[in-house]
Amino acid sequence: MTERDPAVEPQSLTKHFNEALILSSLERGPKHGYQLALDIEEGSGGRFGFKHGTLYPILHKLEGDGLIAGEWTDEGQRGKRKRYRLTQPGVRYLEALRVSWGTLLERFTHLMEEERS
Amino acid sequence: MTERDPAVEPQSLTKHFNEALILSSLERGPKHGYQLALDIEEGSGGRFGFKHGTLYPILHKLEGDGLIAGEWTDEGQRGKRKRYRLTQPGVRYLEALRVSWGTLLERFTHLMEEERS
DNA sequence: TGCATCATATCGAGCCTCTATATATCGTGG
DNA sequence: CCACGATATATAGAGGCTCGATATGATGCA
Repeated sequence: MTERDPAVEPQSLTKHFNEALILSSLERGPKHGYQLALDIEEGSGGRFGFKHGTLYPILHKLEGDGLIAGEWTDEGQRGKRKRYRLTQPGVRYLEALRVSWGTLLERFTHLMEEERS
Repeated sequence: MTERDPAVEPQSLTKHFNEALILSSLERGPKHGYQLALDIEEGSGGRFGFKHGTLYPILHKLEGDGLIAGEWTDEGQRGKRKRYRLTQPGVRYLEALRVSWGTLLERFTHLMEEERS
């Protein structure tokens, strides 16, 4: 249960970007990993896709940190799936993430469009 | 002169973020590396800071790709500085970067705030 | 003379994503 | 009936990029 910092900083953009997408998707309803990847890929019009080698390690970490909870559903002969849902700490973390992203992007876009003085 | 892709993608956020800050600052006027770091740090209210071990390698790459041009100014006994300015390809690259950031952030914020269906 | 600041540079460590590979089931087409 | 693609999860190794540490050297101030 590593202490996880929701502060979005320049050097952690990709990581927090991926977390935000995953947690936001789970906020819309619990789903398993493969489904999650499809959801984000479709929802973004094919722009944001998760490679499996990227997604599963992230899910394991989020689970290890208690932000999401995975439950194996043994669906008989249709194999096993791990259904993830957002936990209460996860909900709070996601809210903090949104705020942090907001302030960072505000400063970024401002700096990027600044006029020549 | 590696072919540089201005397409901002989830896995290259930090890199393109840093490039955007640097090129935007140079668009406001030529300056040398140390000055650049101070400019961005001040302009962002201390939020976006460049470590020297990060900044100089990036500048070297941007210069190698022809997006910025460095010129050593030997200021007598006050030491040597390398003054960077934006080149024409750099101006075009920065414009493409802005567009790419815009579309990515649009989709990202949309996905992140999507309501439960 | 010593210290902080200015100024540039590079190397190794560490983190994170990607590619490739492995395993297993299911449905479909040849 | 078998091969293949899609569904589904998992991990190890490679590579890229930032960070911390370290080095060099000049200037100005106490």
